[in-house]
Amino acid sequence: MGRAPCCDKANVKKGPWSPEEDTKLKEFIENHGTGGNWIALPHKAGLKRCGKSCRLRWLNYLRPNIKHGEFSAEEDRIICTLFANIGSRWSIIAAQLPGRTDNDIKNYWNTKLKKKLLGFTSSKRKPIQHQQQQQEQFLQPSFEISTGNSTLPSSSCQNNYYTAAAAAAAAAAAKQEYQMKSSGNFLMFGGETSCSTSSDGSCSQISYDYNNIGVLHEQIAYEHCFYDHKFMLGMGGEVPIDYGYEEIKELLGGNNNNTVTGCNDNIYAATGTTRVGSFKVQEKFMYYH
DNA sequence: AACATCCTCAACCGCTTTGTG
DNA sequence: GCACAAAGCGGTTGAGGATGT
Repeated sequence: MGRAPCCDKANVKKGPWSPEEDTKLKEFIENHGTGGNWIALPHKAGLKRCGKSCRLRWLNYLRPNIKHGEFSAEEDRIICTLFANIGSRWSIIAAQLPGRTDNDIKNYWNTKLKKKLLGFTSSKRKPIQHQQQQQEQFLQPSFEISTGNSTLPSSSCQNNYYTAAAAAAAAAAAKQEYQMKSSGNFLMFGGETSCSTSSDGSCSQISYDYNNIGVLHEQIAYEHCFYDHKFMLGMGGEVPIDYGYEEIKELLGGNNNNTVTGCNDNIYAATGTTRVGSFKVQEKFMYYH
């Protein structure tokens, strides 16, 4: 026996809300509150709607201080940073953006931001110019290549952090996209569960699921480990590969517990991937080189 | 102008989590 | 600790509008 339905489906209205229904719901909640019971609310408010539907309509549309319209660049960056770190936990992301709903952010991510970060559009339409500029600005490294022990001014560090967040979000999006299409896995450079990077950024522990290796059509390599001001984020880069576990293990001299260790340059050489960028961690900030 | 295709976003569905007795 | 109900959440759908051919 399945779960009992939350309401009598035969006697509830579905589909778009009319202005009259909106008014009824808004006025009822403003005068009486939700009473902590969404199931009973539609009946009390004189609405032929499911309680879940009322809740959604209120939270996503009628609630005061809801922000509609374009997302700012700052909001984009916050979404990217959080997506890179926690994935599609939309409610948590929404909690960091006052006035935005989880549904809004989810829609925005799936329809626009992801494509913007991945740098492509499946559309036959020409990209809108300001969107193109935003994308270029967003993904452009905002600083010169740095080496050795040189330091960067804090404003650059802040920019670097955002660039790293964008790259991390793009990597997460690319991985999601790729996995959706192929159910293949990625070689991970210091992923969430094992980020072990040497002080100069040249060496990482890598872990990878050898049960499900995929072949990639476009080789992308991201490697990033960065700090924010509160805690270190062990965000790993992912390199889609066409090598089997045994081959990788042999090339890198790993062990048998699903984890292999090696210097990044060896990994690049072994897997034939391209080094498109890496982040060095020094003190509280990271560099891009 | 007509049709096809794509994009957006509100709303729904069903699973998971939380609260209560 | 268990069972049940309600709320919360994330994935998916589909109507309607925009754009391309």
